[in-house]
Amino acid sequence: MDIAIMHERILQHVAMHISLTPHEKTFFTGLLKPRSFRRRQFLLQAGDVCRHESFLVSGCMHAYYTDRNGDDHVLHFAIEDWWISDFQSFLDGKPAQINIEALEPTWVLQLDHPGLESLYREVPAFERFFRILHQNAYLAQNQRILNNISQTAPERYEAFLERYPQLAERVPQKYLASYLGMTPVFLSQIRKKRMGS
Amino acid sequence: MDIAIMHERILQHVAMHISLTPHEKTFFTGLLKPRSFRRRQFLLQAGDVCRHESFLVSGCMHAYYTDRNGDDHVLHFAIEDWWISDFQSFLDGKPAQINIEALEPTWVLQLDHPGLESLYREVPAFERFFRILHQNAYLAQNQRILNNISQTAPERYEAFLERYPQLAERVPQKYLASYLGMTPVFLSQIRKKRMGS
DNA sequence: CGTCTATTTGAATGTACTCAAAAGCGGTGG
DNA sequence: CCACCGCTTTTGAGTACATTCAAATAGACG
Repeated sequence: MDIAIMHERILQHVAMHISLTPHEKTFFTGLLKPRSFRRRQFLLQAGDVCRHESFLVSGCMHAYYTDRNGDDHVLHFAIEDWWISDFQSFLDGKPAQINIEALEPTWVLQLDHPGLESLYREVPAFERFFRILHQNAYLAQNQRILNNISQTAPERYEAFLERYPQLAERVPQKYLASYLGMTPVFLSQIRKKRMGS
Repeated sequence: MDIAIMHERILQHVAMHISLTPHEKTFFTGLLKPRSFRRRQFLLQAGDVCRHESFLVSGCMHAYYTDRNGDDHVLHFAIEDWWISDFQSFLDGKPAQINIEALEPTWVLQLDHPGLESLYREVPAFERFFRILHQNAYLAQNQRILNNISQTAPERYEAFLERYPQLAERVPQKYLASYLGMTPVFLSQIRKKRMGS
């Protein structure tokens, strides 16, 4: 994939929140490393340290936790123009608790911790940029928690369809079920009934 | 309550993350307004705009959402040294969706939006301070979502006891049940069985 | 095309909720 | 300080929601 196109894409994304001079743009993109993943390839495995914040230029990934019983639980999805990482691990350098795995062939641009710090130093506007990103993530989390504690499984599915219609068509159903906190079997039944009405 | 003691308390809290000069401390505390709440008094009601970030010096509050059926769902608790607000409403000035209500007689220090902005201008270290606060909130949310989708009701209760032992003894059980996404009746049954083992 | 994985279907089970009523606890006023 | 009132917690029974297990069908990738 053309690196210039990838840079163009992330710059458009950044421009939604802050304005940059040409020199700042060059400095920023200079810190990014492109990387591609095959389907099923891990961007991060539990136990390793998460060294990057990764911006998806194309493709789709999911982050999930494997519990002591060996059951997986999907915490997040990411598609084009989303960032993904184990934020905890990235911040404190401790081993990651989650896995991040490609669901499709995926291209990302990666920013490591030293890169992020020099970015804050050289282009302080990025402090604002990432604060906004984290704020939005926090607000979305709040909504998701509210849905989890106040809605039934069919309601959670409807809410997801409404909020992320693209994703619902794109990710395998069993991962979506896991994200919504129900079994794939039950999600299948919900969808069946939904058609009937 | 003595205002000097309240200021002392919040300064200790701030000092856990950033260092301030005496002048910066004075500037900061000058922006804060003390306020007290009786049991059951609202700090914020759904429909009003949330004008403050509120730091609890003493007491206990909870934030909850009332759905179309009239059922309440507890999103957060706050005790001494915690902040509480409807962050969404505070940021964009839109009507709050949640209520915040005192569970005990409570003293808070309040920082409004203009105050926060002048604080960022005069004492940039507070950008770092609030970013850390929001990061921690985000990470805690992640953990809570994981618990919600991967654990049974008894497991969620155990996890809460482990993480917030003080809170479990302090807040009425029905609010705790709501926070954990279960009915008060069922939480009562869980506690009964727990004693048996 | 063949293999592997995901989805659907059905039946039995278990988890958590609703409804109703009694017991317990705390705050308030006499 | 005690008694009452209102709200919270407990208890029990019946019901609904969601899961597990097993097997058949459908889809996707190499």
